[in-house]
Amino acid sequence: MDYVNSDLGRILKQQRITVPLTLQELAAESGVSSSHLGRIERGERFPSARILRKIAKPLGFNEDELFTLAGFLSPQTPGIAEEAGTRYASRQLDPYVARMLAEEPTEVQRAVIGVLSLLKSIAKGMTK
Amino acid sequence: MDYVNSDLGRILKQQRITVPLTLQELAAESGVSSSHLGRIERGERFPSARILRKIAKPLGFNEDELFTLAGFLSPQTPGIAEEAGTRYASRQLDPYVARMLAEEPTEVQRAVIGVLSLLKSIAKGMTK
DNA sequence: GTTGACATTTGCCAATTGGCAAATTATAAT
DNA sequence: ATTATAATTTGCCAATTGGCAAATGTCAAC
Repeated sequence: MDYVNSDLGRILKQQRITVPLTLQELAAESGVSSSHLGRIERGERFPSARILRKIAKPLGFNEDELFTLAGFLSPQTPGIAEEAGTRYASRQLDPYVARMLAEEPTEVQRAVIGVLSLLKSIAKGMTK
Repeated sequence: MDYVNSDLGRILKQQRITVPLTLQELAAESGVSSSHLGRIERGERFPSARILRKIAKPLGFNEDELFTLAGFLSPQTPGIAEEAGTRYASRQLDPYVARMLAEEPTEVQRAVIGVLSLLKSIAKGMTK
């Protein structure tokens, strides 16, 4: 759960900065205290479903999406349609990742993949 | 919330009896303690999202359905989610990008968003 | 009536969440 | 450098959740 914990917090922080909102602004828009939001982002607390529901809209998430990210909903449940589309892939594509990338021009999307490939080849070198 | 509280508990109890399961059988199938399940049914406790997820399948609920009953998900979410999905898809995810990413574990997929954020903030610095 | 098996409820408490207020850090202006 | 303001973090604790073990209730057989 630690893995998911820090992952969710990081995603939430990234999204908050992307929107962009300060902790205080998000607190005001969501009705969740800024201290709690900060702790969630740092992985010191795990948000309950009620909190997730409150922060979904100000952060621009679908509730389903956020609940799945948090591990409250099974990944299969909301994205069945999308999964059917990506059935050819050996694995499934994270809906959050897909959504964020889809907002970018194709060349940016591919540039990101270029960076990933570069990182992978560096990582490959690190295993030797 | 008291109204919803006792309502949810009653619904859960009815469904458990309908299936039919004893508290102990449901506890065994769901991994949630029978005492907690009993308290939830009697409205003495409110189930967290994690508990709801565990009991959804043995009781024959859709997770979304149960989360909406509990008030964790907005009732409109499923329908709006599809519309919202359409609205946000002002751009397309490159099939190549989708394919490459789908081959990666979720951890790596999400790390890619970090890379994207980094690139965007670098670009932001370059325009000044 | 008693007994035994099964089912449910209760007592208790550890763990976790979530908010208030104070402390600390970061940032901009001078 | 200092100062003021904004943003974030920390200390603390009330409230809530969730499980273990014991107590109680229910039902069938005798």
